[in-house]
Amino acid sequence: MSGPTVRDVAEAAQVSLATVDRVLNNRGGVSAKVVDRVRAAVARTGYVRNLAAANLSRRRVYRFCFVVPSGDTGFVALLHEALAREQQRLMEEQVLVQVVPTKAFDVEDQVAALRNLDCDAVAVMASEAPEINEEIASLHASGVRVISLVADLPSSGRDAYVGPDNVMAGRTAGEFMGRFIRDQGDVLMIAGSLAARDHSERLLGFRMVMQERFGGCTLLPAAQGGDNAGRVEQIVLEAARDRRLAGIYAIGAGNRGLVRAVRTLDPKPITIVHELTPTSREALRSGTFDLVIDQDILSGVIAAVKIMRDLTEATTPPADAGRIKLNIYSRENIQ
Amino acid sequence: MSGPTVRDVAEAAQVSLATVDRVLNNRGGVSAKVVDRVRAAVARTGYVRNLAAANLSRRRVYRFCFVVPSGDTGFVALLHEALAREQQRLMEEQVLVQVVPTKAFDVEDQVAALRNLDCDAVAVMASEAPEINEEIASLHASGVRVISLVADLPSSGRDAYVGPDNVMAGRTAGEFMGRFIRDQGDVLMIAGSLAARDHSERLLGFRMVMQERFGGCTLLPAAQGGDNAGRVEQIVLEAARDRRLAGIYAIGAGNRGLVRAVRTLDPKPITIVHELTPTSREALRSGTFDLVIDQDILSGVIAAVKIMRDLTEATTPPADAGRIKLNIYSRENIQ
DNA sequence: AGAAGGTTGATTGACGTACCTCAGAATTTG
DNA sequence: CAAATTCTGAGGTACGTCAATCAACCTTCT
Repeated sequence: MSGPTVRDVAEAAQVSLATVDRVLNNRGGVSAKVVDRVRAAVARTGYVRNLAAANLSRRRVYRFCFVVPSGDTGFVALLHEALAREQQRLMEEQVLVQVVPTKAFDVEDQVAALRNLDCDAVAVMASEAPEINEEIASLHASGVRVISLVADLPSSGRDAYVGPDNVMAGRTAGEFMGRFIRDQGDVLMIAGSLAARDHSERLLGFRMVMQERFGGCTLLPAAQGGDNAGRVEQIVLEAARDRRLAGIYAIGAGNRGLVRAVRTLDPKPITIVHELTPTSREALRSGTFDLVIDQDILSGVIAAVKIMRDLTEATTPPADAGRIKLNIYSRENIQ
Repeated sequence: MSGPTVRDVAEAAQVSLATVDRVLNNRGGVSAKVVDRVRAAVARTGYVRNLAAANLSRRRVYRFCFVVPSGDTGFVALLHEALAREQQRLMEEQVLVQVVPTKAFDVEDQVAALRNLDCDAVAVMASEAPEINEEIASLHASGVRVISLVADLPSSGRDAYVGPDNVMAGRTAGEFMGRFIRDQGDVLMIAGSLAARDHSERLLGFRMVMQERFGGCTLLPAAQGGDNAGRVEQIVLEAARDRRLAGIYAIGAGNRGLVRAVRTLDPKPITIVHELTPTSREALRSGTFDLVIDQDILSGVIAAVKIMRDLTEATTPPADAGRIKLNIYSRENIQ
């Protein structure tokens, strides 16, 4: 009841199983004429190799690494949690996932982590730095497939990017910010680091929409909070000292500091942040945050593994496979 | 190189392969003591089932039916498309999916469709009617597992519900409606049919939020458009004749009529609808609609199949397996 | 003691592919 | 035309699991 097998192809091509096998796995020793006949039969019957059976037979085990910042709070914690959950499920499919934690914003540490990896493919979440790009390039040159996760590294020569469209994420934030702010006012934007591609792209998108469609708002210069709660809190309190903030767009992490700061402000600015974490969920519920734009990192991890498998099999993954969806949460639709 | 197999477990537990198999696939007929010993051996050896081998060997074929309204536009069209796409993928997992189209809102036709189904489990999308509930109960009595899809049928005795939390969907619509409407005004709500559980629940949630938090808005009596574009258009034009509409919440289908009507209104009311279809997508992009609340029906279909498989295997599916997420789309985050 | 029922072991044949060997056929080469 | 070479067929084993059968054992109860 499930598709045609090598047997059907052999029959259709009027050759033996051995010959079909030789053609399919290009073992050579088959005349050009017969190769064509087999290829035609494959096309005609619609045969597709049963990867599961193939891997079973050859005892292939995929070995993938995730090189991601460590951290026990916020988004990275969710990422590690998602990885841990998937790890179990993936073992059933003969996929071994190794997680290599790095220090966030520490280029040297991240480069070191990328060295001496022993696996078929790597997923990297890192900021943009020439050293990292170089290391990825050399990994790639040595036959390891590399994908960038969450934040893209386009000039590294990575094979694929798995993550959201961050410009779109910023534009979306901008749209809701503009609509939620009833009158005009000052809007504060806080990124973690502008060297992180995801942050700078979000900022770009946010700025575009605010300028195009909500000209009444004034954008303050973008601040960098280093994904650090204390710094973020300080930035907000400082900005609010001599002006009324109508809105705050927090692009990176450090939301616990943001919550503390916003709770001291009256009137409360419209506050839009990224990533649905326990902190942001609670802040949404209590009305401190107005909107959370989330990337479903579990689906990101799943997509990453799928793409890494495709890449190591040398089959081109579908074009939109790496694009993960943006989820928008307000206080009414968090579960 | 790949992990331990059943053989290793058998050896570790000092039992035969047959017994390990009996425990792993809970076939019964094993004493509690031995079950424990095998379980311990599984934990000790770190055995994980090889899914590829399992699927390869399994010859059980699951036969599932989807009894859903026919239609070549709007949400139901997306549903059929999702079913068609999944059907292909599922064949590889020995799942046969049969789609039985019914006439929307035609109780007699739907009851007839439910009769004489020959399968292991059924997913039903239908309005609430005593006849349908009865038919489902009798199906259930004859050993067929039944789940309700998109719209719940709680009093039918169905085994599970797969769909969004529609009260939450309505509350979410209410929240954004309240925030988007800058001044006070009249809000029109158009359902398809209040007999459809999803519609009445959305209405309930919307009303609750508007009354609780946005008292400035006046809710007009809920209209029923029968999921029909012409009727919906007529309802809007009529309501807008002698008053200014500040907002429209369209709960069901018929969005093409809504687009036509809203384009004639000035000032344009804030318009929030359900389901991301080609029509609503285009209306979002052009600014006719302000927000679309979408249930990702493909993930719904996937969840439905998974639950049906669990049910026919007599393993209880996880509690939240049937809950499908609500996606919120504005003009900036449609791809 | 004998029957009945519950438990366990031993064994077998799929599933679809990979990979190997050996023999025989077809073709080319000297 | 015989020898060397290339091509093709037939058949086997293995991968890890599922699913089934049959035989043997152990209790327990009458």
